[in-house]
Amino acid sequence: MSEPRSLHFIEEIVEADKASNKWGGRVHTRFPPEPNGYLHIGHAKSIVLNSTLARRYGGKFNLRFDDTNPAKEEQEYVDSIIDDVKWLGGDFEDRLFYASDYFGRMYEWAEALVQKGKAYVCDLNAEQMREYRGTLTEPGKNSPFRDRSPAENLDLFRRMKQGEFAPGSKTLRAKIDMASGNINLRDPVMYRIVKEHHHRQGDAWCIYPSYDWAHGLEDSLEQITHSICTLEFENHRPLYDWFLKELGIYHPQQIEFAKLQLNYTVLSKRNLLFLVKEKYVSGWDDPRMPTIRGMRRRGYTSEALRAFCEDIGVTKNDTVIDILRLENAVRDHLNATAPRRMAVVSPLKVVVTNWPAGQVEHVEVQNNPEDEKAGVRQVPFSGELFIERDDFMEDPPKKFFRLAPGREVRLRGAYFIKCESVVKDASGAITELRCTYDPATKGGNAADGRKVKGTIHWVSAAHAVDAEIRLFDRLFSAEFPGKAHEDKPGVERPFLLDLNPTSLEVAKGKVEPALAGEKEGARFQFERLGYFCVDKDSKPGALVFNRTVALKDAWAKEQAADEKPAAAPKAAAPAAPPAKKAEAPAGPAAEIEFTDFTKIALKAGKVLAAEKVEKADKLLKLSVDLGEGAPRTIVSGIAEAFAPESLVGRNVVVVTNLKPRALKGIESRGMILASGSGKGLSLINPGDVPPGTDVK
RNA sequence: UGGGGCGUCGUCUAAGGGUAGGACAUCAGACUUUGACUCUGAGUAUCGUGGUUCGAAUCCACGCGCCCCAGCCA
Repeated sequence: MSEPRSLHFIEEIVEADKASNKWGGRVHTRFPPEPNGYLHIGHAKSIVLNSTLARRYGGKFNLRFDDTNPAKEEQEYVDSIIDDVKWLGGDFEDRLFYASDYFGRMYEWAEALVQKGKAYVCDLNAEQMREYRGTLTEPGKNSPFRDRSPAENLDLFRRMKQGEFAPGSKTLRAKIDMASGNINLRDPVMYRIVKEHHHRQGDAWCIYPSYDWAHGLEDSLEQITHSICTLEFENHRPLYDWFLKELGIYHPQQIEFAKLQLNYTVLSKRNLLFLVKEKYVSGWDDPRMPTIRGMRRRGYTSEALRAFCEDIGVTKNDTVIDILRLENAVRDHLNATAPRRMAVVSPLKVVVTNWPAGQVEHVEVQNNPEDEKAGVRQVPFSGELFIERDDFMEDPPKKFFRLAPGREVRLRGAYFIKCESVVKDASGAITELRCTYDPATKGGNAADGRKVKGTIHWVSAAHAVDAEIRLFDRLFSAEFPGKAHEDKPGVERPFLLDLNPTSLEVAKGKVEPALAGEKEGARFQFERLGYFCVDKDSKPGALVFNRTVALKDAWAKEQAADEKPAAAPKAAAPAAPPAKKAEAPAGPAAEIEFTDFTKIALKAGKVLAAEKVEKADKLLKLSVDLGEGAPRTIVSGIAEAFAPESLVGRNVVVVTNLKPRALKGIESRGMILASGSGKGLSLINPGDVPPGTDVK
């Protein structure tokens, strides 16, 4: 649609090299992961960069495991990485390599440097070495072992390899310059003694090469032309070059680019590992994780990921990409390719009172308006339907286009219906809508040409299939997780404080029957809701769908905008929502945004019963009388502060106009107001007033 | 008081002496049997100060700001 994208700086280097025939016209790149964790979206950028460079310039791309540290590496990671790289379209053909396969040659080269007087065995321990290294502003001192003869060094180095010395007692170091301004050049370690089992080499080695020593050799052996790495290795390039030059061997060019950073997530292996180990997520493939595995399970396509990686560009600028760009990339691809279906996440029953009893009709609906070839399907229609709760309002604002008492809407592909009456239960909750349909609107067009403002989705009650629908949201509610809590005393992992308490909501929905037999990985657009895929937990008769990403929602945006000015006059906030939370981090409290406070309805309530919630040590399930006829069930994260018995009979303040929310499978209809946090929590007391009293 | 790198709309990213362009986001509108998609329009940017030049985001000088480096991790 626009002009061809201009070249990024690495492509310019490659083109210049091709033009000058620097590498004999070859382009050969590689992706060199350490198998110590799962791949994440940041790795995707590197994989896409390296592999497309090779493809675009007629070159080759290698996958190489940089497995030089047996203490951290595992076969499980190797397997997952291979699978993810392939899935992303990184085509390494038969070029799957392991640094550990080069250990023999690396060792020989090390001996050569020893003999040349460019490397020596050092007996300093880690702490001493640190002292000798100096600081950023002061030069280091030469090791007392720096001047050992080549013969002595060779002997000691061989004995290191034999396993004669204890781990940590000796290292082989390059003899460069202890006074260099670049600390990496202050006699860096080439080999350390490690007595651990290696996932491929077993116990064959007890000395292992360091990254700086090994990496250039690996690239050299594989005849890599452009060795692309991230910015933090820029300081290491002089060392990369030094080793290859001293050895006089094939010498690739190292080029550094800025790694991907994304807001509203964490991308460090350390933090991701922690989330998995401590069960904040269900595993590496939790759909909320920024891992390739997680995103795959969530329903992201590899095309979308590649498009995203291409779209964000390649530079040396240290930047943070807005996660909206990622979400945009999937929507883009799925909009073009995903078949449409109808599904109701939060069902509200509609009885069509003038529909002939027992009659079932099939209406024809397009599978994908973006793709004629996707064809059409027949969807059953009957006198009892489910529509989305959000698509009905008893007392709607002017701009609400959907169903309301006396209003008419179109049921997508079927008929116009008009809401005649609303049925409620004893507590005042809406249980059913009674509507009439207009037989002259079959297919969605009125014979008399009248228009309706809204079209909503629906399923036929008798034909709908139950499904668990997992609604994922961002894992973190702060743009830079942990940033606001960095200096708080006693906070070990600040990013945990920004975990989004509603990153997973599980809905019991109703989906159209065409979805019944779908298998893991199948992707759809649920009309007006978003893109969904069948989860691996899905079984015949027990469908499970993951929401990949919601559709853009102008109505939701408008509502949010309407609420803002009230509390935040200076809404000059940056692009992303600030998501400022109220001060109570426990449980549902964190769900309310500061800006919403002018709209919440507070009522006094009396606790009738309280009990602990299984498998949730912070949650209590309360039954609260709010003067509504029937008590409400409210789940509250106050178990650490209050024993259940102590709450019975107590007066509390309840936020009553929240969307019901499932917590550990219990639907919570409201929120108890508390202040403080953790065990220092105290409940707000409305005073001695009858349940149902408004609280100001 | 060390070494290395980077500064262009809100966010990414082009332009490498000659009209500061694009994408995402935002706002306004059109279209709509998805408040989606699509389309139209709008606003907002060259870190600062000097200098060279007819002309500087681009070249020079001096500042300023941010990132990385003191693992026997990668």
